[in-house]
Amino acid sequence: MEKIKKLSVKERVIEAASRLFYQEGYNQTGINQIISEASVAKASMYQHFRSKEDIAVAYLQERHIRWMGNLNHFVAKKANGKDKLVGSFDYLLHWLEDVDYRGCGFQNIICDIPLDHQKIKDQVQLHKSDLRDWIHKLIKEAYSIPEKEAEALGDEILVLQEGAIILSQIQKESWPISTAKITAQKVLA
Amino acid sequence: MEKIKKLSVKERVIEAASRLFYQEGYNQTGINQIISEASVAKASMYQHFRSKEDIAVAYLQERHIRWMGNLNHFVAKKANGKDKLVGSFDYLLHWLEDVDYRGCGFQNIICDIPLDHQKIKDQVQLHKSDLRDWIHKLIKEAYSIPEKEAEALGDEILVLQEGAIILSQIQKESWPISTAKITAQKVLA
Amino acid sequence: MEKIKKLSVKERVIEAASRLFYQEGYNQTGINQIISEASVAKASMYQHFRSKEDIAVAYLQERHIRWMGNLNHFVAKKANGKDKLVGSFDYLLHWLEDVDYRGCGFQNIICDIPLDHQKIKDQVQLHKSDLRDWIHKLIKEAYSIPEKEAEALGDEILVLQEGAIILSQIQKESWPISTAKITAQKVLA
Amino acid sequence: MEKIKKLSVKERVIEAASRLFYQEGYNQTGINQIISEASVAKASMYQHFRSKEDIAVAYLQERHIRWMGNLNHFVAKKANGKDKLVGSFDYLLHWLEDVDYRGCGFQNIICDIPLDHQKIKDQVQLHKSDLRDWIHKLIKEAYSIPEKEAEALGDEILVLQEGAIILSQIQKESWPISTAKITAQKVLA
DNA sequence: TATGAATGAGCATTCATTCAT
DNA sequence: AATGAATGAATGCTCATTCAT
Repeated sequence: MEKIKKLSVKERVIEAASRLFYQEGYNQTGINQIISEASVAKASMYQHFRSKEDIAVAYLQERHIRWMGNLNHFVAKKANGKDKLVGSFDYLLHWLEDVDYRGCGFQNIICDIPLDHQKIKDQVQLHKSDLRDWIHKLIKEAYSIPEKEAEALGDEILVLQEGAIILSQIQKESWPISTAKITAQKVLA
Repeated sequence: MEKIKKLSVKERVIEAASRLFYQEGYNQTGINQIISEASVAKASMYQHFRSKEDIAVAYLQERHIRWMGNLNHFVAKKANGKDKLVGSFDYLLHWLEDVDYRGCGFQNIICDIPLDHQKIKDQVQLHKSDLRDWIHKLIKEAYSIPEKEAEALGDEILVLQEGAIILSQIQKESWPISTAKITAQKVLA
Repeated sequence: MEKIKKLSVKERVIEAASRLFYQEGYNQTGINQIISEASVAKASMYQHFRSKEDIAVAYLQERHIRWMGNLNHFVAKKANGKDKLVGSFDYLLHWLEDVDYRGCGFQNIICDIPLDHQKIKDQVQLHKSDLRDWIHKLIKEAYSIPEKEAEALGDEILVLQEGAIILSQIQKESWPISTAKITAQKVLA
Repeated sequence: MEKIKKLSVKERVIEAASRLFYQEGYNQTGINQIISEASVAKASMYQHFRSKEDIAVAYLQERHIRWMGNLNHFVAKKANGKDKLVGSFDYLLHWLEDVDYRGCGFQNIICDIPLDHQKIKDQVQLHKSDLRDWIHKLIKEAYSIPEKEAEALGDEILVLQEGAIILSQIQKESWPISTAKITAQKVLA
């Protein structure tokens, strides 16, 4: 007999907020929408989260785990670090085809938040740093070059990924990702 | 004797809104802030702009002209198309050092606006399209390659620029731009 | 050769305001709508009318003339006073079928205006008084009864007309007018 | 010891709005006036009412109950249906003498509301339909005539009431009601 | 722990009117 | 006589947050 676990208030809030923050935007999403979709009383929510910003932080933490997991899973079958890195652009293309694609949730949220929302900014930086480390690690595994060089090479890949995502979101087309993949192949050659 | 031209309501509103929308963000900026900084009565403002969205459109139009102008001016002394393109990354570095640097105003505004603000989305797309055309034109001048190839090459440069900007904004560091410049030099070689 | 007389500012304002005040209501109609539809500059309009209330007064004056004229014309062919009075309910039925029918413009405007708009109230009272006089006159012509009795009888007709109009407007049906006509026939018998 | 029940936000809002909507008019009454007189915070009010229109609907519902109750109470002592119907005009006369008399709140509100305020229009129609049913019922009790005839007769009474109310409001005199009563007595004879 | 009710500050927008030319 | 530009006050409504139970 399978146990049906009822989601906790915290989980339901994060789930609803994740969907809304990503799909509609942080500023476009009101607290009332979140509690309504989460079926949670307002004061209950505020017992688990000090503020809207804190909900966003939880959303970003959860999204980070999930996104990195998806990426890893997508390139898992690739033979080596180089193929994994090239494959990461295929992952972006795959992701782009989601009906719910709205670009990078981390990029999006940082573009228009109150100046003092430092916790959100930190979370976004953390995500990009982790992604950067992930890239660096793969480069180091695949290339027998000095660490500094490897990291510089990895940074190129990261910049290409970021540019591909933001531009595909703006133009609502996929060519920026294909283009970035080509450049990545050149520099990884 | 020089004539001091008093700025019109429209000009003052655009000036104030430009500063605020860019520095603080579209959602963080209220109409009251704009009219207060522009020293304009609310109804006067609404005689010139139908809505907040329309002010943003005017801001983006003006910013587009200015930004492209600055870019052109910055790389004007460069001898050829290739140097101008590489120089465009130096322009980004130069721009980054502005005390007021907050990344790309066009990227920023598109990340969190109401779903129905199509005029703003159009303006952002227009800006990136114009920048893309600018790059394509330089490539075609500098390289004797088929048009298709030239445009594909130019797209690589555009993606690098976008990635450099968004990542430098997130990490509040300049290395993404230096990195993008290096990649650009590789693909333009 | 026919002379084309260009309408004056005053005439155009009254024409536009008449349409708008009657169709949409006094409060639902803004000064900007009026000047826009009249193709008149705002300050030009204010040179002819001190205030919105004054435009309404002009509208009511013009409407009074026109409405009484239409009523008179409609019952003109009737042989005698009694038939004219009964015919006045047929006029209401005819009027009700106008695509633009919105009830009595005089009743409507008095129901929701600022408490101090006395000039409008006066104009409405004047209209109903004139209509009352019109009815009284017909009764006196048709019935050889003392003046007091004639006027009392006429007042019954007026009350029936007013009730027929307001109720047909509320219920968006014509039966209140037919009903009022039946009562009128009874009391005029 | 009697318990003093503090009025709820909803009750205070309806109370204030009822006074203001009826006395000053729907358009003349602002949300700020309502919350000020109700001593309620704006957001508290909007937690109970979606919109100004919804407040008006609540006001009309409450007024309907009260008005019909008063009417019923006023004519309760009358021996039969006919006397009750004639007595309803005495009720109008009695009501007219209120210091706060401003005519029929239902007629008034329908004369100048935004075109899309359907809920208000529905409420007004409902009130008049209920009043019509009330009259029909009394007629059927008092007269041994076919149902159709009874209803037609009742409609005559309703038209007379409506005309009496609107005309007394316009002319600020009581004769329209006395006149309507006379006509009613004729048709009910 | 959970919650329904309440809130002050702010939102974008529209109003009828007046000023300067 | 005509007008484009400007305005203060008010509009209806929403925000994230806190209180009282």
